[in-house]
Amino acid sequence: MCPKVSSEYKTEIKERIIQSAIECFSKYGLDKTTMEGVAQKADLSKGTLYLYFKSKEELFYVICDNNLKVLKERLAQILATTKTKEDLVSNAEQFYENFHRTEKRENEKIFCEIIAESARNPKLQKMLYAQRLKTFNVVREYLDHQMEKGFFRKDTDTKAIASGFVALYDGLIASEFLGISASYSINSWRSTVRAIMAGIS
Amino acid sequence: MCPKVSSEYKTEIKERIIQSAIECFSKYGLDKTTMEGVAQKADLSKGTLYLYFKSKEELFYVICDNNLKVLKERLAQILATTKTKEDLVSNAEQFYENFHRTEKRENEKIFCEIIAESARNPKLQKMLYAQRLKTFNVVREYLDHQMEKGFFRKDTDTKAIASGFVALYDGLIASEFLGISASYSINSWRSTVRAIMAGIS
Amino acid sequence: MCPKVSSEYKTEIKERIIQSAIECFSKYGLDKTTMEGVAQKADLSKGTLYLYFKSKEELFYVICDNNLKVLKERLAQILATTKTKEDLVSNAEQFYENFHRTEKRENEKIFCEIIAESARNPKLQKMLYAQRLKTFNVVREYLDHQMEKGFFRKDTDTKAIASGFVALYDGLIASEFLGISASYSINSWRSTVRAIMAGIS
Amino acid sequence: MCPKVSSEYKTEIKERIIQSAIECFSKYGLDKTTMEGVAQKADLSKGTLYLYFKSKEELFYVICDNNLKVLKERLAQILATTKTKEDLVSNAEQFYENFHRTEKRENEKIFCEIIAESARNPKLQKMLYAQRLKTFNVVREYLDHQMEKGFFRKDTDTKAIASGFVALYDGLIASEFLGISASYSINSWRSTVRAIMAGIS
DNA sequence: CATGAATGAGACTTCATTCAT
DNA sequence: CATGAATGAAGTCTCATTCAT
Repeated sequence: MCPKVSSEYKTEIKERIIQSAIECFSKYGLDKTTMEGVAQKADLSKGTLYLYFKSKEELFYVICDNNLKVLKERLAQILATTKTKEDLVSNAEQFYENFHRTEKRENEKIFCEIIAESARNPKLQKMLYAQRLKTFNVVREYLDHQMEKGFFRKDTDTKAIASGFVALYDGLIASEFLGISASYSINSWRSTVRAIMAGIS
Repeated sequence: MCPKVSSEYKTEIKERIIQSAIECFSKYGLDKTTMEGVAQKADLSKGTLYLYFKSKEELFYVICDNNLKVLKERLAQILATTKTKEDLVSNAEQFYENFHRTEKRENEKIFCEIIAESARNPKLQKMLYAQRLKTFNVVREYLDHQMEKGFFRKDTDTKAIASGFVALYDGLIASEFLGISASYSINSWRSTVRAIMAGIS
Repeated sequence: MCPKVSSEYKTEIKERIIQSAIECFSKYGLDKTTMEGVAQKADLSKGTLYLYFKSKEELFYVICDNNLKVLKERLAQILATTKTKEDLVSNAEQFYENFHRTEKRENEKIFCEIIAESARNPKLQKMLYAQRLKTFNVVREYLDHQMEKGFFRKDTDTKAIASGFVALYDGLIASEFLGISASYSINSWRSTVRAIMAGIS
Repeated sequence: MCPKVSSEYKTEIKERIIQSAIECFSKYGLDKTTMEGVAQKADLSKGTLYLYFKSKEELFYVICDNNLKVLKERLAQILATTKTKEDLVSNAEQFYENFHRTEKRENEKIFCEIIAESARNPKLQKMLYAQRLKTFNVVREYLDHQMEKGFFRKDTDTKAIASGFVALYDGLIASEFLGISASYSINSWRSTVRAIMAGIS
């Protein structure tokens, strides 16, 4: 039906380029990343990059997309199991460190780059907007689920709280980029989340 | 006694350059902003820029510094008056919209740029780190003050909650950059803050 | 075994750049030579120059180095054969014109540029210093050799005389740059050299 | 008859500019010297320079001219007294160090700059050419005078030897710029000059 | 398919010169 | 006369992209 082998090979090369590009973009930012640099880290030639991606911009978009999807998946995964209320609280409190730990450092750094870029790139912003709504929904559904179990008051605005959680997470990640220690952020997350949970119980 | 006129004049030009640069940096980002562009918007020649700032980098730093100081001042100002617990809660809930509204759009956009840049610029990171700690402290002192009034439980970790508030704020701002509506963010802030306040009361 | 073709090709381009640069540097001097100019004369683009040389400075250094080596080699070559004392005297007297004639005009002009530049460039000065000592030595060894043959008095300070010869040569070249005619310089060389040889015989 | 005071004042300013320019040109070369730099060292403003000299180039010419005249005068002075043949030889042998010592370092460095520049500046070359001939003549007349006293053979080509001396001097100065030690150069001068004198006696 | 040499647009920065005060 | 702020031409260097091999 289709040239499998060749296709697989191409996919592998593509993946190699993407990984290299992620590293570069996170380390140097969109503008200061050079195609030469990406090529070298991927052990390819500059020309080859253009066989797989039309331009530096496109490469960046693909990565953004990739990145966002992965984030959402991982989030859904981590939120999957909660049985008792104790589970809920401890899960929530530990979420930051859990999610953070399993996350590759590069992915978070590049996220920062992505947001900055999106502020002036409508196409990118659209993409991010869609993903952000999805992220909100994943969290919201989780909260709704817990509410149904009776862990939260019925009048809780889960939509608002969900985006609050996401924002809190992002804000703490940003803090870490500024040099705030991880333990500081973790503690902040725990206390704030505990307060929120207590407030809506 | 001192060259007032000349000095004032120079200050005015400097201010013009800074305003122009802020606009450019927010709109295009650090790298895609050109000195030519900044000069044009300031109605000056490229060369003149260099009479006032050593380089594009320095111009950026000065703006970062300016920006951070202004932010902190405005924060302190807004937190100044709280008498009753009702004040406290309504102040807190309305903080986001209040702070946000008075803030110039550019200043927030550039803040985004600043964080992204700081992730790979140690000098800038240091600056931001210092400022962030100060911001935390302003909020924390405010919380401590309210705690002493008996509005919060004595065992509240105000340090952690303070950075939680700041992170929440930043995260919501980021959301807005992605296209999330202001009303959505405001609502999210209100609900989350109300929950936190309830949780620590 | 090795990428001959590519290597040869690159060498050729490099050579083309160097030749162009020599012409430019001699004609306009280090500062007034532009990379654009060098590129055009070499029928290449500006960017290409930077594929072969890191900077204008480096290009200049490479040329200095090349130039000095070539000079020394040619000198050694020309001093190779002297059998009788008549040979010696006539060789010596004709040296200036011989060396001068075979030398490309540009190479001498650039030498002037090199010395001027070296007066304020320590790195360059070091390079020149080393080469100059080598040049002195080549001449000195030649003189020592003649002394052993008994053509000169045994108490001759060949080291001092050697550098005298070199200085005389350089000084006359300089004179020519100022517009003094070649025949004037040749005559001056002949008379002075004859006098020196007579003086140390 | 003329506005003396004002004139004197102007002359003083002019002199200050020239001195400053000499220092700058010797230290940095023609191109790398900035009018700003010259102005600062002269404790004047950039604009003032242009009240006294039409352009950077003109300033350089004036200095070249000054410099050459001074050189010739000092040479004539130093050659003024020679009575016995012993005087002659010892004067000649010590000439290099004498002339060198009384010479300001800057003046020699700038001489280097002047020659390099003249290689591509016809107007300057003309100036230098004229001066060089005058220098040759001063030395030649001196030699002729000594010849008449019977210190040299009658068939000596004093014209050629004179330019030989000058060239030797210049060449040794150039050597010093390359880092060759003064004592080395002095010794070289002595030996070579002694040889020449012996050769033509 | 892969390469990497070549291109050239475009960015930052400097500085001689002018001119209003 | 003196100043120094302003200008803008010009230079160095980088890098995304193309294309012949």
